[in-house]
Amino acid sequence: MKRSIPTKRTTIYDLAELAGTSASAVSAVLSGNWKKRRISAQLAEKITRLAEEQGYALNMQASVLRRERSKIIGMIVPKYDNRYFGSIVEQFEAMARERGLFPIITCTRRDPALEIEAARAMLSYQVDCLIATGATDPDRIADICSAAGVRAVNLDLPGSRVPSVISDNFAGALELTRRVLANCEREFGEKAPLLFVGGRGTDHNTSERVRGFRAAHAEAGVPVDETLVLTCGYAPEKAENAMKGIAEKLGTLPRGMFVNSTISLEGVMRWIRRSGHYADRMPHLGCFDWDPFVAMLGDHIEMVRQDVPRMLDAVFEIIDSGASELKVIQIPPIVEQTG
Amino acid sequence: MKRSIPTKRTTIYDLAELAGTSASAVSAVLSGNWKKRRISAQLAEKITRLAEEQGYALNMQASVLRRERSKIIGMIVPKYDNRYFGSIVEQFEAMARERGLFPIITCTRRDPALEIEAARAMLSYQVDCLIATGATDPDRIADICSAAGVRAVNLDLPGSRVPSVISDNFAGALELTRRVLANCEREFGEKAPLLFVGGRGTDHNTSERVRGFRAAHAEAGVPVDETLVLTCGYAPEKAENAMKGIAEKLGTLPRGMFVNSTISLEGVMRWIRRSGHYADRMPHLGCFDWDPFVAMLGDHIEMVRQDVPRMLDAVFEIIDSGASELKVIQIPPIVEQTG
DNA sequence: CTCGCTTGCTCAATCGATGAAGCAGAATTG
DNA sequence: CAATTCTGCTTCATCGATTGAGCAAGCGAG
Repeated sequence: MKRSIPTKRTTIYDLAELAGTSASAVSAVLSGNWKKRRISAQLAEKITRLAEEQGYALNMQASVLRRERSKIIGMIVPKYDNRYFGSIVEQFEAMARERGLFPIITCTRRDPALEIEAARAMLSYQVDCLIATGATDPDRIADICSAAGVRAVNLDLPGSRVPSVISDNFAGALELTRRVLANCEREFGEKAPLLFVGGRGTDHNTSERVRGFRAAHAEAGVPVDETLVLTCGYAPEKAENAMKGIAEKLGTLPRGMFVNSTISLEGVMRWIRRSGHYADRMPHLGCFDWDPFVAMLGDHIEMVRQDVPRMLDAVFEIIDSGASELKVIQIPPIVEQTG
Repeated sequence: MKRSIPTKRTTIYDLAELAGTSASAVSAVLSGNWKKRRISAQLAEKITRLAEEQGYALNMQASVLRRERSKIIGMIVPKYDNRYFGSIVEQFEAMARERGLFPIITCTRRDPALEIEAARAMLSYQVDCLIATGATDPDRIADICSAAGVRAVNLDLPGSRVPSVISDNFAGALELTRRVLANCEREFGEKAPLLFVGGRGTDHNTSERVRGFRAAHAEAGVPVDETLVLTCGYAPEKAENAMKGIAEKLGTLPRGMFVNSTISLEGVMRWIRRSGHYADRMPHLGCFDWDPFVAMLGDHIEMVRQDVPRMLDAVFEIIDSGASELKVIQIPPIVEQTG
């Protein structure tokens, strides 16, 4: 068995020795500001070549330690199990790299304690900036960051301490509810209140969506049935149980519903298939979220898709401009075409 | 407007001054080995309290620079847009944290150049270990790591330089193809060759799955139609175009098909809905991958789900044990129950 | 009272990169 | 020709944490 030689990594000192020069010359050349430091093109080329040959790699820990800015940008995100957060993370990484920043991401599984721990860990790694996505307690995170002198931005859920970028939940929910109500009326000839399932009653997004849900009912002259507003949490099991509970309680179910995320929809659909409650006819659904396969599930589902590119543009504009006015930027979501 | 004071972060020197002691005592206490360093419980408590009060946070860059191991573990992953990679990343993070490691993840969007760049960036950040998930050129990454004396493991796609953990693609594809063939025979009363769509012909997984696909055909006494093996890439658009191409060429399409991932399935389904080619009857599908909403798409779809928990257990067993024997561990995927 | 051991700390070097300050020698200016 | 400027480097302190080595005080044994 081959012993893994603890290959001493090449440093600028090794290169300096090989090039017969000083470490600071090497540093100047490799960090690209050799013109400013008045190193000759000849020496610069020699050092560059040697670095290449020796497979030199900068030690970021040393570099960051010395510099004032780390150029590391952190993001915490609740889950990776849906297209919304997946695209947020993927685009965040790409945009960070475009700007010469190194992105680090942590998934906190909606666990408040883990969120705090993750934020602290990122601060320990000297992030220049932290984006709290869908955090349960964004203000707590903002406080921790501000104590360390680190900028923070909220994404998806707003906070009151730092700028926030969120979807326009009210407008999205209003339009989505309108459509579902209209679909129900078209099919069944009468207007009836919808069921609302999923989300946390305490979070801003859910309450704004409920507000949109109510507004659309009011507009249509349909009274909201308060017992049909089930903000039971996002997890599929919770949505499934909520469906079970309400079905047992009422013995029957409304012909239309508003589901607060694809994750909740997973539970709702599971229940629909298992219970046989809607065996004859699919209910009209509206989902505040988007997934390509959900879109294929049938023509009884309307979706609203959050505009991730525009949301992240707004986030990076705040970061790039250094703005720290306390504002909440609302990005209109996209109403998907059905069929 | 409030000026953001560049809050000088508290260091062990600040705490030492406050406690009337030395930085090395503070370091010993806060790093937990004060018993070994013979610091009195009294002083330890005082320092701990002060650290708390001052909101002290360890500077990891300095700490890592000094230590020999960074306790940072890296992973590169192709995409975040499906449940498979999403759960890999989520569980990887959790398992890393359990072990006191700090996970950093980069998504490379199947771009070979970005893979290399990302690997180098991770080495610059002194990762102790790098996991290359679904890399297009795992051996290249392994070489870069070995030059830096860093351990590497391949996940999802195998390489020849470091240990690999992958699904048992042959067995999974064999069983999946069997089922689709059987479903077709049941419905149409005759055995006919299936269509294979998605994946890269050059990658190990795809070629193993094609081998399983062939083996199942051979078993059933059905000749494989070579013009129906379309390893066109994973992207939805590529799968959609492949479908379009083959439909135009043949004028008709087989009643059953093997789709190489949910991502490819997205394109296939799109085509099916748009073309109306299967308007009368859904084809029997087998998908080498899993997604909850695909599972609800109908009873014409069989799925094979890769066993992420077991795969990651294997990865961390390799890492924890320090094993570096050159082996490929194959984890049997799970055949999902239909309906 | 002295020797040796334990206790409880401090000192100083170190990790690798960075950049302000400085210093020779060459080139230009008055 | 002396004075100044420019060129092309080198020296050294620094970032914050870690750790081997060392030192002083206290204590018990002989």
